[in-house]
Amino acid sequence: MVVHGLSDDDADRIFHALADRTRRDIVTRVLDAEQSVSDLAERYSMSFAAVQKHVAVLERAGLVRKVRRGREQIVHAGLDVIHQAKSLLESYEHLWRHRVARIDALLAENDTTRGD
Amino acid sequence: MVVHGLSDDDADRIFHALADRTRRDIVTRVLDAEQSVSDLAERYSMSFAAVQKHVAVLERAGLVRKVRRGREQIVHAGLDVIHQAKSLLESYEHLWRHRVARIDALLAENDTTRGD
DNA sequence: CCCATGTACAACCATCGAGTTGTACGTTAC
DNA sequence: GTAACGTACAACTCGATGGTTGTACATGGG
Repeated sequence: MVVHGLSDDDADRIFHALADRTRRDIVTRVLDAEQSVSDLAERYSMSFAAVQKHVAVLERAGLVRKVRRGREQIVHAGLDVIHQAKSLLESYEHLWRHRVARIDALLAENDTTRGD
Repeated sequence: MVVHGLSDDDADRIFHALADRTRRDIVTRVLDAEQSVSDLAERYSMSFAAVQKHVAVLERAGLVRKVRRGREQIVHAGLDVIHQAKSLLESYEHLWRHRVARIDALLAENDTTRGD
């Protein structure tokens, strides 16, 4: 039944990771082009270690992956997880639609039963 | 250009609100059927005040709205905001597609310029 | 009117999260 | 080999968060 395939823990990690503008910005940057951690760090007015931590949070959520290339660590986007998160929100919208449908059915039934 | 229409602050609040399983559960419940705050509070093994706080976090994010009915406060879903959040993630996927398209174009150009 | 109900809010506590600095380690270039 | 680069990680500070309890207030029913 769960189309998005996310556990509560998964969703916790994903939404928590997305709940920070720096991390969202990192996601957009690596979606646009893979970059090393230091490439990313240069862009923000905070320490390298801070950016490193942000990447780690994103990585734990599966939103990015790191791959060694020489002495650099290349960060690229975890598109599948982004898609899963989107699917979760989509399932919320579907929940709503089903509810509306149920109410419609109820009203229709009332109409027929009242039917005088 | 920003189709989802969310500021950084909006997105911070929305994703932070969604980053808690109790709050996500509340969202699904009120999507299924509007409920009073005490209706909701009965469902969880935590104090009324705690649930009240969770609802407040969701409300600040626009994910739910509260409407007085008698002495009860009825919680119902903020469908529009859920949709906006979904759109933001969708825009991430689009970013990816554009990048892929750009790379494809680059490769194609290389093919023609090399052209033997 | 009075009491139970439903809510609001403040104060408090423990934990977590974001940031810092400092140190250590592997890799590349010279 | 050694110096510079890129990264990893620990220790620390401090504010935010999730939970609690207690009190106050408005509303509806008998």
